[in-house]
Formats: sequence, structure tokens, C-alpha cells
Amino acid sequence: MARIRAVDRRLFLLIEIAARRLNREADKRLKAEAGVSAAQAGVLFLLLRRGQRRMGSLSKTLSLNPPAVTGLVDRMVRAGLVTKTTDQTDGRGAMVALTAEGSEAAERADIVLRDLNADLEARLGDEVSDILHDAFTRIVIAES
Amino acid sequence: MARIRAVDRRLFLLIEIAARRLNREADKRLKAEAGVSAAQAGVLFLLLRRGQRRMGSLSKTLSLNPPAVTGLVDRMVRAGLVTKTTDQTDGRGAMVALTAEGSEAAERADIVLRDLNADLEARLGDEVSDILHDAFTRIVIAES
DNA sequence: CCGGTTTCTTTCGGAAACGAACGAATCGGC
DNA sequence: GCCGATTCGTTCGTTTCCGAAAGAAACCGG
Repeated sequence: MARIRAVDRRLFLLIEIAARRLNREADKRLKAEAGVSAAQAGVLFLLLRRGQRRMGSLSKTLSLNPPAVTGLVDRMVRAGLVTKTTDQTDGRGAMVALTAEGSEAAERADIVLRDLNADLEARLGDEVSDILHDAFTRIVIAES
Repeated sequence: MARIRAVDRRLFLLIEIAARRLNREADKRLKAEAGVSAAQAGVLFLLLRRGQRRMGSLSKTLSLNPPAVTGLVDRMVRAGLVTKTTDQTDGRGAMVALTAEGSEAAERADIVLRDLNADLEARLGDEVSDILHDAFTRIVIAES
């Protein structure tokens, strides 16, 4: 409790700490139950829901700098989760798609994410969850 | 907007993306106006408010793993912002304290943080800010 | 059809974070 | 007083992310 008061009235710092905790918890569970990291799960989730996507699209959707996407996808290719090929309609673009193995991992990750989400929302309560959802959606949309 | 729907109903992913955005924005402003990174600002803020602290205390308060604190503080020592000495009362402990230069940087960082906080709260509104504050405090406290 | 611009991605160097494993110092039971 | 257990911090190797700059491909005005 005393620990909290130290960052009291700095919502910004509080969000960083909370995000770190949530990410650590999610990463641990995802690695144990789906065999992928939290960052990789974000990519898998998108590909599962929206189909194959270009690097730039992943970068924008996940709000990651292009170099971060390059590294992340490269490790996923090495792990056999996705393939990276040249976009047929635009030779500059690189298209990322799930492999069979990647699809299975994505399904498992999806279950874990759903579970984590349920836990989190249960901890917060429905009303607060909705407000948080709106607030963060606004932050993510803002100046995009 | 379409971009948001992709992570819709995954509060967890939304928080991660939002935290990344906020951190990137804060890091840029802190580097420009206070000459320190966002991670360093967190340490400076704590030392300014609570006085010298041991590594383990920083680790717990900021919810960072011990190795992360070692690296962070080492870079800050190299930058002349803090000193690291052996705790007099316990030879195992390492005490971290602000230098004169560090104090000045901490004051500047504090101003920037206050500013960022005001921006964020203005964007969210008072009521939502309070709810968010409570919610994240609960997350940070939980199972600590 | 061709040089310049724009768009997309990668390379580079560094900061920040993690888990696992290790060494040093203290503490506690005997 | 001593020795095992605990606590504290660091080292190691890896992942994830950033900004800046370079490289490659497509587009476009003349």
C-alpha cells in the first residue's frame, strides 16, 4: 500500500507499472499454455482474425515501429509460426501469413487471451471494464 | 477505427498498445525536456519523493525484476544521475541516491510528468481518470 | 520512358525488460 | 561460535522495442 502512494497522482506511471505486470503475467501463461510470447500472441491473434497481412499493417495495428515488427516476425518465421513472402501486387511489400503450426498456436493463444481477459474483467468489474475499454480505445485512436 | 476493431474485446491487448503509445510519447518529451528516458524518470521521481532507496525497494515499487533495476541504475550511474554505494547497515544491500545533477534532472522530469499527466487526464475527463486510477491501483496492488 | 519522389522494409546501435542461475553477505538454530 | 538457509544483487543470454538512416521497389510528371 505504501508502495502505491509513491506513484500516486501520476496516472502515467501507474499505467506503465500495471501494463508491465499484466504483460509479465500474460507472457508467462502464454509461454506455458501456447508456447508463444505475449508479443507473438498479438501478431498471431491479428493474423487469425484478419487473415494474412503486410508488415506495415502489423506495424500500424499494433502500434509498433517498423524495426520492431521486422525482428518480431523474423523470430516467428524461425519458430515456424508464420511465413513471409513478397506481396504479389506490390513488390515492395512483405506478406505475413500463418503456417499450420502457427494456426494451432494462434488458437491456443486465443483461448489463453480470452481467459486472461475474463480474469482481468472479473477483477475490475463490468462497468469499470467498459469504461477502461472506451478510454484506451480513445488513447489508441488518438493521433493515429 | 477499423484498426481498433482488430483488438476489440481484448482489453489486455488494448492496454498494451495504449501503454506503448503513452510510453513512446512520454519518452520523447522527457528526453527533449529533461534529458532522461521514461524508465529513468520513474527512478528519479521515486528518489526525489522518498529519498535514497535500495535496489530491492526500487524493484518492488516499480514492479521491475532485479536484473532490470541493475541495468537501469548502472546506466544512470554512468550518466551521473545517481550514486550507488553499499548499505552501511547491511553489506548485501546497494543504496541508490540522487547526485546534484540527478536532482536537477528529477525536478525537470517531475514538471514534464505533471504536464503529461494533466494532458492525459484532460483527454480522459476527471471522472474516467479517477476510475482508471482506482482500477490500476488495484491491479498494481494485487498479488504484490 | 526515365529521373526523381514516395512508400515500404530492413539494418544498425542502443535501451529496457525477462527468467535462470550464480556468488556474496547476513541471519538463525544449535 | 558455527554452519546451513535465506536474502540480495549481479551476470548471462534472449526478447522486445526505439530512432535514425539506408536500401529496394513502385509510381509519376514531363
